[in-house]
Amino acid sequence: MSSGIPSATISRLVTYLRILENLEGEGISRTSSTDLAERAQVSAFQVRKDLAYFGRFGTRGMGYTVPVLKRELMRVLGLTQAWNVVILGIGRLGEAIANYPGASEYAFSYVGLFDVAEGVVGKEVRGLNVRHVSELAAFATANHVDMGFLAVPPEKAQDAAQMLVEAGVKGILNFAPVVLQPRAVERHGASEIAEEWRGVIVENVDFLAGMKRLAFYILNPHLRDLEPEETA
Amino acid sequence: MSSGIPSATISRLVTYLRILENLEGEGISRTSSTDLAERAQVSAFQVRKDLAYFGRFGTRGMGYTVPVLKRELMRVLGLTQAWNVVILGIGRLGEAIANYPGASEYAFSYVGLFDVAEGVVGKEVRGLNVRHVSELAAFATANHVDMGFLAVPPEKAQDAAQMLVEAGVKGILNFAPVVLQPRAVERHGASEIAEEWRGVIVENVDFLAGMKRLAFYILNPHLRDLEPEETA
DNA sequence: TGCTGTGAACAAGTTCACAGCA
DNA sequence: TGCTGTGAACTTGTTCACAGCA
Repeated sequence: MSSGIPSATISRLVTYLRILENLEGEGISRTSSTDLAERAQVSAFQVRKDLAYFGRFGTRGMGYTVPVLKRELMRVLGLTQAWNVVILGIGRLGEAIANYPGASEYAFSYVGLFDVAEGVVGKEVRGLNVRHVSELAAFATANHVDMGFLAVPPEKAQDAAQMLVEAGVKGILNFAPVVLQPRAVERHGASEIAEEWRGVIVENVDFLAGMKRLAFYILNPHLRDLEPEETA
Repeated sequence: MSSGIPSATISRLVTYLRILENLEGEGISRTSSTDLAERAQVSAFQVRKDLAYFGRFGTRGMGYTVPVLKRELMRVLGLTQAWNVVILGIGRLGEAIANYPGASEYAFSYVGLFDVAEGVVGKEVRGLNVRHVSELAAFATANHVDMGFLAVPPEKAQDAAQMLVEAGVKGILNFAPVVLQPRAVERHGASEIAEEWRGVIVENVDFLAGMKRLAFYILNPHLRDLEPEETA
């Protein structure tokens, strides 16, 4: 609902931005909706419509200038400012996330890593000492934290999310295969959204779900949206 | 397009299935569209509509029987059969995926792990010896492989995907922050879809994109779909 | 002339109201 | 009576045709 920018558009903008970075890396300075469309595997109409929600970034007859469009998309997506991130759950997955190259591009930076396990707390990961989650609240008071990544086991995800929210994060990237409830655990069942959850954004990254969708579409390929036949 | 089952419905079915497993684990044997809706954070209309695409699984006036609906959803999603999976790229992320609990639920099983790096090939991960990718084609001839997980660095993703497709996989779960092109690399630019790519399903799991979407929605919370106010 | 930007047509997906059955 | 199942209304998102400017 609301002011009407499709969430699919946001996902596509992220893709366009990545393509622009690659083009820039290859030293290509101009592109077009047709070119972007092919690289992003969408239609050129879609590219132009997506961009039009946010402004006029091209030149009629000429196309787009790579660095200009890149800068504009970074601005639109909020990637020109600093983002402080904590990770909860430094198991194999949390560690892989912390070390994944590209995450620290733009101004994302990991400022704190938290876990509960004996062998993990105190360990050094990507130049940070893993702290015990009991320190999270104090840490968040002392340091500005914008978002939290949740990489704990599924059964602990709701509690851990609650801690993040109480620590004041504005967004959660949830890797656990769980639908987070915007309310404290004890209050589960009450249909009220807990006050501390108001305005908190949750984005899910769920590979087990992806794996199951993949199984479904392998068995039912005709139900998969075909790729656009023409890129004009 | 096509026969008209929204892809969002498939994602939600995966969620419903997970909820049913949890309910079963708690010993709860009956549920309703309202209950499922609350746990899945969607509307009850949506739950009923999603299920109705595939059959009639409930009892009017009574709701759904947990084990029955669970079994039906597993059948619908294709999770009652065996799926042989290979992973390409056994870095930190690939290893985390291989070891993630829950992946081997249902009949998903990792049958082969592949990499190119010296220190990685030969290593034992989850009871499997990591092989060199040069063995992939022969491996796929000798063993039935249904899907491949792609956890290689972005710049190698397209080539690696091509190998998977040539090895005959029917689906790719792509963890690399790259839009895979359904064509061989040398042929990039030709708008023809390469023959070997016909019918191959690609599903993306892209946490860097999720992180950027999160940044956007933190700055523009009003553009985020609000949660359904009522669950009736 | 060429490619962007955009209002209008269309298609897809969601919400709803209620019919139908235990 | 209660909760599912579903056609119809509606809303959202995509496609299109073309106007508009370098």
